Amino acid sequence: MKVKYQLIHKDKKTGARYGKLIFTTEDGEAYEYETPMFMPVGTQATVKTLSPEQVKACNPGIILANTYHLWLRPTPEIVEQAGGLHQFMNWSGPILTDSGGYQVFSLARNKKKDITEEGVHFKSEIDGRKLFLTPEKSIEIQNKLDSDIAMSFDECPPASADYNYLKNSVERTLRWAKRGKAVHKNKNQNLFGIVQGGAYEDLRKWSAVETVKLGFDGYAVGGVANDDECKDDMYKAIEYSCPYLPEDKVRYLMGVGEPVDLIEGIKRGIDIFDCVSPTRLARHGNALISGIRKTEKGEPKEKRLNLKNACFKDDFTPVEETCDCYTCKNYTKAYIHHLMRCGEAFGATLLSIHNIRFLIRLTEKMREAIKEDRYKEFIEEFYKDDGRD
RNA sequence: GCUGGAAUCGUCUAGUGGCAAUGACAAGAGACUGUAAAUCUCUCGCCUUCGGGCUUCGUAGGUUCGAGUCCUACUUCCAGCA
Repeated sequence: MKVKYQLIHKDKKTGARYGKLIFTTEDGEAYEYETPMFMPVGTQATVKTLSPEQVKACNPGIILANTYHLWLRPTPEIVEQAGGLHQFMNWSGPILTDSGGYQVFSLARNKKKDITEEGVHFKSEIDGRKLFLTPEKSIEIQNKLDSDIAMSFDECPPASADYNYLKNSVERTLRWAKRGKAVHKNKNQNLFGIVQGGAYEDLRKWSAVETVKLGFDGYAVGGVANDDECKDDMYKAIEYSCPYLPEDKVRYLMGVGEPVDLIEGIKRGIDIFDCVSPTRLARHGNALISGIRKTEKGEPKEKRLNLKNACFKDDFTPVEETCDCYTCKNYTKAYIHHLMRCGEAFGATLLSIHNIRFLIRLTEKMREAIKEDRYKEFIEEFYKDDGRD
């Protein structure tokens, strides 16, 4: 399915974008999804602990899967034999595959010599086998997976990387993007480019301008979800990148998805997000709830409930009274507390449903606000929300 | 009744002369951003001005500079024999 982004409305005060991603099949059938959008992550061709039906009930647009993981297991050939990723995992909606670029950061970190011009050397985490991933290989795998959106293979350096390292990294990512694009053969699949450059204005601008010159179906801002990243650097990265991206292409902020990040990203012109946080937090017993608290650094952050805490053992109210998710409509905190204490998988499922729905519901509210030119007021309300429904 | 063996933090457990004492579980809390994460970290005798102080290994004595560890008696439990 080829994708088109249609910018429908820009919030008058903030410039936040409301739009549509329109996927069109070869037969001319069109599927529309509104942006801003939050994409749940299903790295290994499954959103952890959820069935496709449960994911679908959260009303997402696109979901993610990962090239690196599916390359190792079950292999792209198996997915291809299954009839592609959609068939294989029984997901009829759009799928975006990450390129494995993030794994360059998370798996090959501190081993600079393993990142070469040609590609990246990995050691398989499964069987210790030596692996070599190149831009061409990543695209070839994604072609076989038959996702709707493939990502360019990029290097995702840590935020702590110095200017020179980042400069070289941006150059290399551009060359990799070009090489990937040259071998991209799947006519039904869209290819997105990725802007890198840390928190440096000149690098981000240069990366954005040059990536756009190569010509992609959409653009991502990458390298902002690394562990030593501070919020300011993330905001800078977006602000230094977005002005150089075309208005008529979708903008994807990679790996980011705390509620505050959605608010701030959208304000700066981002359309789509993905993040493991809602599902990971869920498996670790945490529920996202409305309301704002301050972190140790003094940064605003969403409130959460740790359902494993003893205080919930006899709390027979839902996670959030006002939430419309399956979990909140049918189960109590006491029950989820019990499941998490026992290590029952259903606890993780219930919290994953709530957390994913929480973020998607937030995007739904933001879309309405943008359409009505009251996104600025929405943000003000968001930050002063006391967390009580 | 006799002969062995055993009693250690809520539970199980390590520990054979230098020990506030091992590990697991349980419990209490925290972290988590393109998933090496249903994971990881911290606390878990009492007190603390974080230097340390105090009281602990069934009970009571004893040996020793020093005892959970060795000796004696007792209590309880387990196994085998009657």
